[in-house]
Amino acid sequence: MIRVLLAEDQAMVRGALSALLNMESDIEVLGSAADGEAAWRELQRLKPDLLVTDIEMPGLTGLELAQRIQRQELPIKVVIVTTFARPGFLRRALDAGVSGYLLKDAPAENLAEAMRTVHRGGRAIDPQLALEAWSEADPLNDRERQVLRLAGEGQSAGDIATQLSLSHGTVRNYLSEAIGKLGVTNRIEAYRLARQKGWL
Amino acid sequence: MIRVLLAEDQAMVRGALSALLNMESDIEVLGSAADGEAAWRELQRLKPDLLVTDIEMPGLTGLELAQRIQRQELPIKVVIVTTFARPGFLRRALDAGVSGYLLKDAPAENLAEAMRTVHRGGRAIDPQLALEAWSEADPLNDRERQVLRLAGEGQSAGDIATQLSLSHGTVRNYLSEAIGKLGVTNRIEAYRLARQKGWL
DNA sequence: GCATGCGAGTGACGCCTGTCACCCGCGATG
DNA sequence: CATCGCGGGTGACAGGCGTCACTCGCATGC
Repeated sequence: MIRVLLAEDQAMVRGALSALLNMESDIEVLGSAADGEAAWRELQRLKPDLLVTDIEMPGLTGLELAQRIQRQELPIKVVIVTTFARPGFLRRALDAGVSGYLLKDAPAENLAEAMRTVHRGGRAIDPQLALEAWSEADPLNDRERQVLRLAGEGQSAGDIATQLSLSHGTVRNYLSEAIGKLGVTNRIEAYRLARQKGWL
Repeated sequence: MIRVLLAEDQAMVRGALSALLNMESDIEVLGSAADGEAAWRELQRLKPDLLVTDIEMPGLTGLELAQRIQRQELPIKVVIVTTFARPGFLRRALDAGVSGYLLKDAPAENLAEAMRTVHRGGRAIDPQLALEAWSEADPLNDRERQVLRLAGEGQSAGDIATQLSLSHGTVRNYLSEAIGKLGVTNRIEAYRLARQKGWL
């Protein structure tokens, strides 16, 4: 019997996944949580074998949850189920020691199957995503990432500068570098591309 | 017996919802589709009582599906189930004659209940969203919307001008108006705000 | 001890943006 | 008929953006 905790912020999807998993005779859904903090509490209370979690959740993300589990060396395997086919996310997930990474685009039957594989000690990584993950490295450094994130919210170089206690010109230099590295022509495209790749 | 067709692009969510609905004794899921065109074909083949559909799908969106059903006067009620709490979407949905509009944030039990209400001839609209929908009207006209969409992809005024066969300056005028109407300070914020409100 | 590299900053250049006042043609409305 | 209103355009201005060359200080590494 595989004992599972489910973390997913959209209630309807959470309920539906729960119904789906409860149809499997060898899987038992112990409970579910709507955000990262709740999941962390339930994790300690219910001590499941497996955590099935989304990435984007209020409070703590699924990736952060996985990191915590890894640091505290809890005997709980993690399977990520997410919308985002972003190579950067998968890489961070693997660094956080997760055993499974599926896309919500994959057929529903895959989920139970992946959970069994993981429970047996294996790994279940979406195949075409696994390829991409190691093909392209994130070219941005911390500053560039930071600046690009703020620029993507519509802030001007000046705004960003005050916020990061940098100079106006330096911010523009960072943005220029980021734009160059990504091979695009302006901050908007740079933001979109970086976001899509999961480099945020 | 309520005979249903399910349209949702994410396979895992589609499968899970299907499992959820099949647990209800008075609901029968006739089939499901992964994109708008497939849904339209299945609709004509299976002639369900009810279409449960997402909005954002490849090809035809859920809103466009609802419009088609309305125009062809098919005897099929529509329930929208979506992530997007955007007032503009709800308004367009109601214009397209849908009977239900739920958020994926709502509890899973609501779905079956809403479907029963709609099947009985009633309406099931997410309550707090219904309020917002009539509170704020979309201030943008067609040109402004068009220009803003392209600007959001990182295109410059010049690029947009050639694409729409307008002049460089006119594009900037439209953008300026849009920025003013939305009460923000640049195209990036304007794009984000308009998108978030569902005005696209 | 010197070179190398890196984070941060400066200043200047040209193009792009956002704003505004104003113009033109045309269809609707009185 | 006159006159609005409206879609589209022009030209100008200030300020923002993207680029580049160069500087400075400070930590590393031989």
